[in-house]
Amino acid sequence: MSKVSDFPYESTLEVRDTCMCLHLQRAARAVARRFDEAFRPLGLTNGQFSILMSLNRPEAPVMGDVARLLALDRTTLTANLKPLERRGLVEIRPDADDRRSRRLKLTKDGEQLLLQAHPIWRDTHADLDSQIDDPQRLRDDLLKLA
Amino acid sequence: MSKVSDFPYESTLEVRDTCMCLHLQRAARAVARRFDEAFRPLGLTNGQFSILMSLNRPEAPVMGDVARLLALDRTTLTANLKPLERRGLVEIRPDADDRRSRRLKLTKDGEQLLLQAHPIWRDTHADLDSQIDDPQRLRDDLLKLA
DNA sequence: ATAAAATAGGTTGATGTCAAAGGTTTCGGA
DNA sequence: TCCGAAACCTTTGACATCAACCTATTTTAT
Repeated sequence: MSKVSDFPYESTLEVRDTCMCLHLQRAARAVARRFDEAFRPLGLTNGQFSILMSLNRPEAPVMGDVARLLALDRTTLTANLKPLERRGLVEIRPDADDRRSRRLKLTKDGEQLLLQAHPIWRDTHADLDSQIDDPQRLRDDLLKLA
Repeated sequence: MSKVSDFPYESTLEVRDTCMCLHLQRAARAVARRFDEAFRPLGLTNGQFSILMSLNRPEAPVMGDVARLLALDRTTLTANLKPLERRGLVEIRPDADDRRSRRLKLTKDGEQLLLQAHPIWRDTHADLDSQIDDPQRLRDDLLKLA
């Protein structure tokens, strides 16, 4: 009688097969690797690409805007910007009106890199989309969770 | 004539609205935060929960098995096991037959923690599932991408 | 039998992720 | 006016993620 209550294997199988968090993490990791590989010639990761892309607006956004758009912690964004700033792809400067805020501005170099990255994104993304019956439906579901 | 080719804003909007990678990362981050918060009283993250759960099998798996199941890099799994081993939730020992392989065994403490974690998972997951029209369809899509 | 290839895993270095705690600036109500 | 709450951001510490490079063991082809 040495056994204390075992955790049932059936529950493990239930979690393994139905856990939305696990399914999301797996898919997110796998897709991230595909984009990371595609962008590697440019020295960009998928996350860096998303950040740079989000900065290409008529008006340079502030950090909170970008963090919300990417569903990213503000402190994570602060960290992620460091390599981009170091490479001269992004400029960070205090907002003129609200000195708490910092404007994130894509540099000319950053813009040129986006120009190179876009066709890579288009091709990789087309491959991916073709694997899914209804990509827009999937995106809608993902939006509901974010 | 100082302007070099701008990267068009329309392309940015296209990427922002359709990029499956971005949608996945956003949803994965948001859902991960929800589970992290729910598991916090147990000192577990969503990823640690997934690893522990994947070890609850009749036969203790080896690292490669688990890495493939979680769509996780082998070296990432090595790193993730360290805190779990330190807490005495997992035991790592060389396989008897193949000395390259290492068996990952859930300890009694690990099993007890799973016992506590499961109802938290069930409740959090039920909340999540109720936000989606057809959770199984979403899981199927995510499986195709992983 | 043995050398080459394949398999299993670890180490290092760079980056990504977030909570907790803290600073500065702005805003809104008394 | 002014003071407390809210907003914006940073730093720190812990963990997560992967590529590149490495060792050890097993398998395979000759």
